Formats: sequence, structure tokens, C-alpha cells
Amino acid sequence: MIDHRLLRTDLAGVKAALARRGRPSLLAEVDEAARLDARLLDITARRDAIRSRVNTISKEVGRLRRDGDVDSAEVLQAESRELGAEERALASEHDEVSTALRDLLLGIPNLPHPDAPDGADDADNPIVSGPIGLLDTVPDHLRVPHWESATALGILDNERAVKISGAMFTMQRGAGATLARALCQYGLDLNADVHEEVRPPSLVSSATLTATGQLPKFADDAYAIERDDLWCIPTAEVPLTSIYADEVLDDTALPIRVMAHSSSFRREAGSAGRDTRGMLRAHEFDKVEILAFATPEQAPSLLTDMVARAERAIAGLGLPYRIIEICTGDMGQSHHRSFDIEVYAPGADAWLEVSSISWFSDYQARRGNVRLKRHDADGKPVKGTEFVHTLNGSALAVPRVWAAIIENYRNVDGSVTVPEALRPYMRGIECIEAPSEAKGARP
RNA sequence: GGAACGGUGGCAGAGUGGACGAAUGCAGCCGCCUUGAAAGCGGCCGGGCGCAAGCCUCGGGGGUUCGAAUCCCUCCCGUUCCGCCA
Repeated sequence: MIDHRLLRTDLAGVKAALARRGRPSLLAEVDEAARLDARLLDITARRDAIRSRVNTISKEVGRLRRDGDVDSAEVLQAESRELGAEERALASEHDEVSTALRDLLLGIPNLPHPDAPDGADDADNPIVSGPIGLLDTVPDHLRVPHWESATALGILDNERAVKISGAMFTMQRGAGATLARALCQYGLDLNADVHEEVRPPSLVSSATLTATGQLPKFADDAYAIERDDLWCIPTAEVPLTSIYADEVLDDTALPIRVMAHSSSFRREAGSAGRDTRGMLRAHEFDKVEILAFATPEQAPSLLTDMVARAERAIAGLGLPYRIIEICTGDMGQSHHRSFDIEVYAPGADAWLEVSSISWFSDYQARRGNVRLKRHDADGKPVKGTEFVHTLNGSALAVPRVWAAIIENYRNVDGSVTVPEALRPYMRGIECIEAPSEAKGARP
């Protein structure tokens, strides 16, 4: 959520920032929110004045009754009773307006960072680095999409995945499954220097899914387990962001950096049939996520560091890649500033988005109520709290990196060489060979 | 899933309708004492919103009442026992 106080102090600034997202209807929502906020302020003042009076009377009644002055007490009680009706009316109006304001605010996206590039959609996302490692001419043996080559190698068995679970589920087998797990290990080991490893729950409450921004607006994108009012996490970002929900963190403890390997579940409601071949888009996939809780001052350099970490993972695998920045029109709802890493897959002849690193300013922290306590130079706590900044990104998302490896490391004979960086995790497999009768190919 | 008992400040723990935003202890902060420290003594000491007045906050929500930490309803969470299970 954006700070509703900005609606009072800088409405024009909020609207100017949100206008850059290119959704005109948003501005009307902001105006409506400002109107509700002003009304709420007025109702609250009137309600509190009555409460104050009732509180005073109640204390007085207590005193009078102790002194045995029942008659005076009864007079005051009668007055208080009348105030009670008025208070109830104002209180329920307050609740209505406050709920309406919150609902509206929950749907209003974050303000883009001033340096985020303007643009209407993904075609406007500028390339900020690369392409790096791209061949001038791609040899023919790399021009085989992984859904063909991996299936032929017996390491991708989507036909049976679909039988088991339905469309858009994948299954890796043998060296393919080992490769997928190796990528996770690799991603974790690469970031263990500054991150605490966490194994969070995969099912979360509605409140948790609201904090990161998926609810209420994007409920259709997530799998719901209605009977138990739980949701399957679409990314480890969701549970990790809520680790410190409703807590106050010391500025001296920041940044707090965590990483997690988890499954990610996505209904892909709007994208059925698009990019669904092979490992490009699936309902369930594995990913290593990195996340930071930071002061506003620490956030920019952390963003840079996290992009560098995601880049290091891809570069370390020897894959051709480029880094793009997300323009204001293409940004996710919660994002303040965002970068993607794309890997080139020669078989599919496509740039695959394999990592997305974002700074959320205090947008998620306000929704999840993760606060920050500052201390002055003498180490004394400063009065009041503010919301922390959150940042997160995929350190390594398995499926598309897996696909890119299969396509970029394909040899002329159809086998796939395992990148050096993954060898320690591959149980000695250096090259994924085609199955043969002699080796006992799977049926 | 069933039963019993619980949920109060950073922690421990009193408080069963009014003098309670909350005893007491520990921790923390300031001062005295001391060469320094400990001990001792005196004082301060939860948080949110708000310019302020003030409002809110004893797990969450609702109710009763002039007035609720306290009574009622409900939900959540915890502990123990039973059941089930990895």
C-alpha cells in the first residue's frame, strides 16, 4: 500500500507518479481515496471527541458512586447513554469508510521510482546490460528446442506429467531431475555468503498473501485451498516477506537478508497456451529466492547487489544473457523499481526471463506491517517507527535456466554437456547422453 | 479430530466491573556512592495515530454496561492428555 498520508500532503505528486504507469482509471481511484481519507479524518475527530466525553463521564460516575452520590451519577449516566447512540453511529460510519479506503488502497499500485524508465509495455523495457556471451552465428545443432532434445534424452517426461496432473505440469527424470536440483544447490551456495537459508511454509494464509500484493486483486493467479483457507505460494517471496509481519526491526539489525529454495505454484490464469512448451511456463516450478529487509537508505545499493548476484548465477553457467530494466507501464503492482535477466535459448530462439529483481519501497511492509525502529548516534531509540523497505529477486529460477542449458550446451551428437559450475552437484555426470538399449532406456 | 487449562508491557508475573495503561520482580536508562566496577540508594521506564487536545492498545472480532484486562459470545494461537501420523 502507498502511504495514505501522501494523499493529504502531496496528492498531485502521487497522481503524477502513478500517471507514469499509463492507467488513466488509476487517477480517479486516487482522487476517490483522497476523498475517503479526508472524510475519515473528519469522522474520526468527531467520534474521538464523543469518546473523550464518555470516558470523562464514566470516571466521574465512578467517583460519585464511591462517594454515595447516586442521584448525580444517574444524571451523568443518562447523558452518557445519549452520547452512546451518537458514538455508535459515528463508529460504524468510521468502520465503513475505513474499510472502503483500505480496499481501494490495496488495489492502488506502488509509485514508480523517479529513475524507472517511462514506457507503455514490455517492448519499451530498455536493455541496460548485454547481450553478453551471445554467439554471432548459432550452429545448427543448437537450433533444437529443449522440449524435443530433452524428451529424446529421456530427461523430460511432460507427457506423463500431464497424465498425472494435467496441462502445464512438467516432470524431469534421471539426469534431468538431478540437473534441476543441482541448479537449486548452486543458487543457494552462491548466495550463502550473506543470506540466511530459510525453508518456509509452502501454504500460507490470506493475510500473508495480501502482504506481498497478490491479494485481493490477483486472487485468480494463485491456487486456493478453500477448505482450510490457505493458498499455495506463487513464490518464496510470499512467506519470506511475512517473516517479520507485525514486528518492529531495529535499524541496527538491518539489512536482514534471507534466501529460500521452494516450489512455486501459479495458475497462469491469463496465459494458458502461451509459451507453454517444455519448461517455459508451468503451474509448478522450483526457484531460489533472495530477499532483503532494509532501511530506505540501504535499499538502492542492495538492489544493485541483488541484480549482480542474479547475473553472477547466470554468467557462472556460461549462458548468453542480457539485463533489462522494467519500464513504468510494465511494472508489477508492488514494484518501485525492477530489473529482469533474460537468457537466450537458441533452440526456442527466444529470450527467456529467468530472473526478476525488485525494490518494493515500503509498499509490502505497510501491507504486512513490518516496521523499523531507528536509533540516533548515541544508540538511543528515536521516537516512532517507520516501515522497512523490502527487496527480492530470483537468485535462480530452475525451469527456464534448465531449458537454456539443454539448448545452449547441446552437442552435435545430441548429448548435453553439464556446465562446469554444476558438476559438484551432479553425482559425477559430466554429459547427459542419449539413452540406449544397452543402458536400459526407460519405457 | 476430542478434552482440559491458558494468552496481560522486552521477559517473568499480579490483577474477576470504577483510584488500572496496568502491582511486583528482572532487564534497560539517568543520578548518588566508588580510583573503577559490583552491590546499595534515589529517580525514569510499553506502544500506535495525532501539531495538539485527545483517541486507541491486556491474542483478534462482536456483545452487555454510564464504565470492561475483568462478565458473555465467537474465532485464532499455545500447553498438556487422548486419537492419528512422518
